[in-house]
Amino acid sequence: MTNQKQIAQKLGISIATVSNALTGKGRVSANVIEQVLAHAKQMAYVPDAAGRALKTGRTGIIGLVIPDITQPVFPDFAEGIEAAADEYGYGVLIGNSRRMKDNQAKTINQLIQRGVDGLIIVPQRGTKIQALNVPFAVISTATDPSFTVVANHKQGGQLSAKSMLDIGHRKFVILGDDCHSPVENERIAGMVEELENVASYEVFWAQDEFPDLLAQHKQGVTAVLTVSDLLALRVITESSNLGLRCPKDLSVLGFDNLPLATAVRPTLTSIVPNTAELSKRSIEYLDAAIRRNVQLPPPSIVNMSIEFRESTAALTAKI
Amino acid sequence: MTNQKQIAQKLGISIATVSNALTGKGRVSANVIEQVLAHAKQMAYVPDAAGRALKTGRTGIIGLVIPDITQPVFPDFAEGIEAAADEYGYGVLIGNSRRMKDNQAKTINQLIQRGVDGLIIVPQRGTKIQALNVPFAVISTATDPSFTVVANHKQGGQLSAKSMLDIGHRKFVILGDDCHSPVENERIAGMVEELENVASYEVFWAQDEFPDLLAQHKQGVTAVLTVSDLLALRVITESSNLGLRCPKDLSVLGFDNLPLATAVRPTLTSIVPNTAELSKRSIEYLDAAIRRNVQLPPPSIVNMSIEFRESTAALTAKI
DNA sequence: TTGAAAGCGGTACCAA
DNA sequence: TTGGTACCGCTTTCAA
Repeated sequence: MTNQKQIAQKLGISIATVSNALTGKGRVSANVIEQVLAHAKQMAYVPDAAGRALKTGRTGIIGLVIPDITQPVFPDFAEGIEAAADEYGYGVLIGNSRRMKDNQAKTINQLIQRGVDGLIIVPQRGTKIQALNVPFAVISTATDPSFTVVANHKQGGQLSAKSMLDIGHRKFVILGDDCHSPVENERIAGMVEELENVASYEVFWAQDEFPDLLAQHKQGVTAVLTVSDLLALRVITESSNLGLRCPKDLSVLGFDNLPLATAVRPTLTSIVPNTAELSKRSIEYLDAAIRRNVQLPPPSIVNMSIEFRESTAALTAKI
Repeated sequence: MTNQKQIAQKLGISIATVSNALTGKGRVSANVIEQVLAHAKQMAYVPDAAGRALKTGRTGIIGLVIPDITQPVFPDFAEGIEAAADEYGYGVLIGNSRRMKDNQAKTINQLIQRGVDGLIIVPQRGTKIQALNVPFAVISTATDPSFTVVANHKQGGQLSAKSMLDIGHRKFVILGDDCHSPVENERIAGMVEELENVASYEVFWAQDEFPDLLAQHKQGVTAVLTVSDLLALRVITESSNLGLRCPKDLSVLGFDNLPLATAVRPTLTSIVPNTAELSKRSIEYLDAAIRRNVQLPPPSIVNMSIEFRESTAALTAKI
C-alpha cells in the first residue's frame, strides 16, 4: 500500500506538502499539485482510513441497527440508508440484532467499538433507546416517544381505506396478523378511523383467526384491507381456492409494496412507505448531529402513498 | 472518550502497562491487572478502533458486495455473512452495487478505501472480478471460474426432480423465467439430467412463453418444477384460475425457500439453498486469506435441501 | 510556497 | 514485573 511518505520521497518533497496537495488545504504551487496527483495515481495511492480517522476523530462510517434483515421492509431500509449515507459520504456498517434477540444493546456497543460516527436505529419492538455517547437517529413508530423519523402508518391505513371508499366499496374486512404489533395497530387504527360511520367493517387477526372469506363475501364484503403484502397474498390464494376471483369478487390491498407485489398475479395494490425519504431524513439528521450542527432537523413524519395494481377494482360493475 | 493514557495517569502507572493489562499480552501482576480493569470499566473505556487499526494494519471489518439487497435471497446472504463474520470477530460493511449498475468496481473501491480487511463478493451477472489488493472471496455460480464458494444449483435442480419422481410423478413441466440467467440454467440442467430417460418433460421460459397449464394437465402433466418461488406462486394462481387444484391436480415446486413460501396457501414446497453454510465457508476462507494462512480452504460447493410443504403431493391417489 | 515536527490511540520491543 | 519509546499514516500548526 502506497502512502504519502513514499510519494514524498519519490518527488523529493515533504510529506506535509504531499498531504496539502492531495487535500487541497494548504497553499501549494499548481506545479507541485499536478506532480503529486500524477504520482499518487500512478502509484495507486489510497489514503489510509485508519490514519485519517485517528487524526480527525471521524471514521466516516455509521452503523445501522435493525432487528432482522431477513424480514421484509428492512432490506428496503438498508438500501435506502446505504444510498443516502453514500450521498453524504458515509459508509454503512450493518448491525443485525437477530441473534441476540432482546439484546440489541450488544449490537449497538459493538458498532460503537468499531468506531462509527453515529447510529441509525430501528428499535426492536418494545425497546427503549437510552442516551449513547455517539449521535444517533431513531426510526420508529409514532407511539415511540424517542423517534427521530417515523413512517406515518396511520395515514397509510387511512389511505388504504379511503382509496377503496372512493371507488365504491362499503363493506370491508380488515386483516392484521399479530395483534401485539404497534405498527399493525397503527395501520389498522387509520383504516378504522376512515371507515367509521361511513362503511361497515370487521377486524380479524390472522394469527388468532383467519376470516371465512366465502361467508364474508356472501354477506356483502367486497374489499379486504390488510397490513402486509404477504397477508394480501394469502387472502388472494385462499379466496381463489374458495372460488372467489380477485378483484372481481374481492378487492385486496396489501401494505409495504414489497417486490412480490409485482411478481404475483394479480399484481397487488399496495400502500408504499416512502423508505427513500425516511432514509434521507434520518441521514440528514444524523449528519447534522455528527457535525455538531446546532441546527438539528426536527423529528419528522413521512407520509405514505398508494400504488394501484390489479388486485383492486371499482365497484361500479356491481351496480 | 477515555483512553489508555487517562487510565495510566489515574493509576500513576505507564501506558504500556495499561495496554498490557488490557490485552493480557505482556506479563503484568494480577494486582495491577485488576486495578486497570476496574478503572477501565468505571471510566467506560472503549479501545479506539482507529488507533488499533493504524498500529496493527487490520480494521476487523470486511466488505460485502452484492448486486441488490432488495432482491430476495440477498438479505439471507447479508444475514448469514453478518452472523458468520461476527463469530470470527469481523464487522460487515455493506456495499450495495445497485445504484451503479454495471459498475460494481466502484463499490469495491469504496470499500477498500474505507479500509476493509477483505471482501465477500457476490458478482453481478456476467462480471469478472479481477485481482484486488485485498483478500476476497467470490460467491458465484459453478460456471464462473473465479468462484470461491458456490451453491450447487444443479444438485438443487436434481433434488427438485428426484423428489417428485420418488412420489410417482412421470410427466413434468419445467419452468424458468429468464433463459439468459446462469443460475436458472444450472437449476434446469439439474432437473433435466434427473428426468432424462426416466420421465417426460417440457421446458418453458416464462419471459418468452407461459405454458398453457390446462392443456398440459390434460396431456397428463402432474408436476411443475420451477426455478423460483415467485414462479411457483404464479403457476398456482394461474392454474387455480383455470380450475386446477394444487396439489390435487398439479404438484408445484418452488426454489429458494423465500418467506412467501409459507405465506401463501397452499404453502410451497421449495428447494432451500443453504445460505448459512455458504456464508460460513466464505468467511472461513476469507479469514484464512486475511491472516495469510498458507492453508486456504479450497473452493467449495454447498448442496441444497428440500422443504416439503402443501404444494406437492404423491401421485398414488391417482392410480 | 514548502517543510519540520507534534500528536491522534494503541501496540510491541527492549531495557530497567 | 514495569516503563520508555518508536512507530503505524495522516493532518495541521508554525516556522523557514
